[in-house]
Amino acid sequence: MITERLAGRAARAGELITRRLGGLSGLSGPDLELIQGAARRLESSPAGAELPGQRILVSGWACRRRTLTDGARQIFSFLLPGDPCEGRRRGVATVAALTAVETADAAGLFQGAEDSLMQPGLAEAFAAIREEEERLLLDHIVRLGRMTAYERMAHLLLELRERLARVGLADEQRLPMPLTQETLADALGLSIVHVNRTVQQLRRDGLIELRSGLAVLNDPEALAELCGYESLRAPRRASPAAGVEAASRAAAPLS
Amino acid sequence: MITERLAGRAARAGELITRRLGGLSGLSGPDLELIQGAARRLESSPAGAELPGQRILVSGWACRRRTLTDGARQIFSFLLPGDPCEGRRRGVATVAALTAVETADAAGLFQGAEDSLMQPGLAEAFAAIREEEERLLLDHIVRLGRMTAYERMAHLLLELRERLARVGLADEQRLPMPLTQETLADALGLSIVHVNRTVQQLRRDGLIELRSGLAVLNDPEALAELCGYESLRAPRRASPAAGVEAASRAAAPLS
DNA sequence: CGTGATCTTGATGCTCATCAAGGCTAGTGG
DNA sequence: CCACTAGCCTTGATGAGCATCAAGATCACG
Repeated sequence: MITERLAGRAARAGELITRRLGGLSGLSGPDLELIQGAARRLESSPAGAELPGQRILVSGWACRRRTLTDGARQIFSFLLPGDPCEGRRRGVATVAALTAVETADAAGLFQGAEDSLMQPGLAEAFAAIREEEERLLLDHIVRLGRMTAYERMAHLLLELRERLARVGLADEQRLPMPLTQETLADALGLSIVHVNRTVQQLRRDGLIELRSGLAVLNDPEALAELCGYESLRAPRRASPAAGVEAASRAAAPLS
Repeated sequence: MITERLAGRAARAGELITRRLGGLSGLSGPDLELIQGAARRLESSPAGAELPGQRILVSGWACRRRTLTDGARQIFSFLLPGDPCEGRRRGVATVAALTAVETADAAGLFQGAEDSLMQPGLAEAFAAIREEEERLLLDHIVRLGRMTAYERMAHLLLELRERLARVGLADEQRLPMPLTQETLADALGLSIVHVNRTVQQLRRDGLIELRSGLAVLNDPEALAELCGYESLRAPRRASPAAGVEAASRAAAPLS
């Protein structure tokens, strides 16, 4: 009974990791075996726990964040099922579970990815993940630096929906939403009160619904339009204006 | 005459790169030869030019930034002499010169760094640079998410001073400051006008002087205190409060 | 000496933080 | 079964921080 449940969990974990990594590159037989090995070594952590490194999240949500000296917190990124979570240097960022989570021991996978000759598929997948992690950090900087609260919230919801959909955890409009408004505030650089008001404005505008644990994006395209959201998949084109400007500046006299 | 000046520039470029990379790991003879090779292949770009990838900046300032559809710009990071600048995917970030710059062809260095057995020193140095780049992005997120304009400005000036001092371009209090207030605004997520008022407030408070091309931090410690600046070198300790909180949350009942 | 880039200043109002309080829900213990 | 509690969401009032608009000053440079 218990073993059966364990086996079921491992199978689901393996599927999830395969979906995440396989979406980025072709995986070989040995790659899949490494994944199955990781999926058999699961560990659970309660909400609030600090997560160890060298693991892959297979269920639940986590985040990377920093706590400032005055007690304020800033969340750098959300970690979703399928994402690797490396424990970072203390003081730079800590990885914390936001819900109860399960993680798989990914030491073997990380090691395999080091060897791009033996495990080219794994190496490529993790390289793509690294690159995307940086992309997400840059997107977050744009959210904080150049968007209003309303835009930030729309942009974050669209990002989370897209990332969750990739591993089969969201559809075109609906996504699980286990985050408290306090957590959203810590991520978006806002106060709790203002997050609440922003969410309600989005609700009143008919753009989202947000009930216990579930978010519904009623009109994803309108949301994307209002905040300038760009899909993670489709590479963005340079805007013509930016190209012209760069050219004219490049033609400026040398110093 | 001309060759002599070129040789002098190459020598200074080699010294700069050596100082930057050597500060992070021990460099071997072959490492140094690769550096000298890069320093001989210099290229100049005017302010405003978009920079090619696979290069190392040896003089002048650049930045990584994105231009939004409404024309607003967000600067992600400043690139200073000694920093590698990789051309990124269009739309995610572009690398642009903020002053006239010189770059060295670092293809050989990057390639050497790939081989951690043959060139352990180089590999270690570039790994450290990557890690620090991420640290700087996280610091930038904290600036934008949780600091006032006054704090952001102080924090950025302290960061720039420290990075420049490392390659011999700043002392304890003084650093070159070629950035316009518009550029500072694009980095700090503020309007030009507010950057101006913030700078003046810092001046009136006796904390900084800012004349054409030079910034003086009259009291770096007071600046660091007011914005919670943490040196890039000294690893930060976790605050005791954060530890206690994590422990108590971890002890919460399982879901 | 004119021209464009940069810096500066004032006036006005929106965005968002803060303070304070009340409501809702789920879990807890009497 | 019903207070009781704790966490989370919600609402109102007030003000600080910052954006925006508009205009002038200063500087660098051809």
